[in-house]
Amino acid sequence: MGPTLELRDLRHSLPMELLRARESAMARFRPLLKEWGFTEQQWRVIRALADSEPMDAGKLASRSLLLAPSLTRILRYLENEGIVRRSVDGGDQRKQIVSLTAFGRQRFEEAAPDSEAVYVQIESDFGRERLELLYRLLAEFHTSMEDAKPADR
Amino acid sequence: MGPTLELRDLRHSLPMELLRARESAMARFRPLLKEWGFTEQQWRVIRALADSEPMDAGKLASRSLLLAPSLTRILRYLENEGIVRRSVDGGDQRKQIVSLTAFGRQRFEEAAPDSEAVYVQIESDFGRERLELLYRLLAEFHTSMEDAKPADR
DNA sequence: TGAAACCAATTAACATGTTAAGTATAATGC
DNA sequence: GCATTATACTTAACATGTTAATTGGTTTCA
Repeated sequence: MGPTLELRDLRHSLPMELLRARESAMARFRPLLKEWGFTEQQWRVIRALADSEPMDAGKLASRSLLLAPSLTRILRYLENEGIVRRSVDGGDQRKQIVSLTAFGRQRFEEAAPDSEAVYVQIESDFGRERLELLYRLLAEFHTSMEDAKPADR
Repeated sequence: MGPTLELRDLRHSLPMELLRARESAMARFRPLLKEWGFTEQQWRVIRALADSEPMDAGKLASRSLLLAPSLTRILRYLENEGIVRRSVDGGDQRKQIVSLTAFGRQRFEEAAPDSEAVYVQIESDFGRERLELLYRLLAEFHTSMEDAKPADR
């Protein structure tokens, strides 16, 4: 007896396929993260800060793809560890300006080469051309979903 | 002043791009899930069970992309709700055989058409051709990562 | 102005992600 | 046979995901 109702086969569930692909990529990074003592999300925050100037928590959340409550907890931890610093925005006292400390930047710079090496390995295993195509498709997909949001009309 | 050390731009971090794409797809499903009263993960479990015969927890975990501890909690909840049933495998008493109850199947069948409609809409927004290409690339990426695991050699 | 609406971040509550340790059963090898 | 090892699932502990409510600051506009 097969299923009573035919639903799209699980192998064609896009959210799951995106998750599966992400997991197989993250498997390459997890050993390193463990070695450095950061979680994946903490590392995203550190990278976002190392990548550019100090920024408010809202911008940081969107750049590191974290929801505000998660970011709140992560920043509390990272501040305790002496990796980031928080200060109130002069112009708008609701905003928290977050920046890397010197120690935070040092930790980042220690870990970054290993991280880059993993990307290079992934590129080499999958192929640069295909990887570029995948990046492009993912970006287009994101745009496509954003442009056609029924709820926003 | 730019960053001290040049790391791959965040826009070229594959795990993050996969996450972003996944989020933009999930945004289409979340209102429905909320309406049905299921979490994303609970729905994955239900779908996996509705898709085929009862199976042991290990197989169910891998099909729904959940780690064993998460599945344990989810099954405890779904069992309490009367949606799934657990029984020990006759041949191997370590294994739990999980199946949908009649009520569970009913809940699934109520929700499935809405879910399918979202997939159809996504396909229409993004384009069938591109979607097929994306599926193929994701599958190839997964294979590529699995085949070249340094740790397994 | 000053109340109402709005906005940024936090807190709360509960579900899941993740790793390590624990428990019970099965398979293996001597 | 029986100790060893492996397997399937659970439990534990802590971090994050997710939604709703809250707090404090800002903007709008009558």
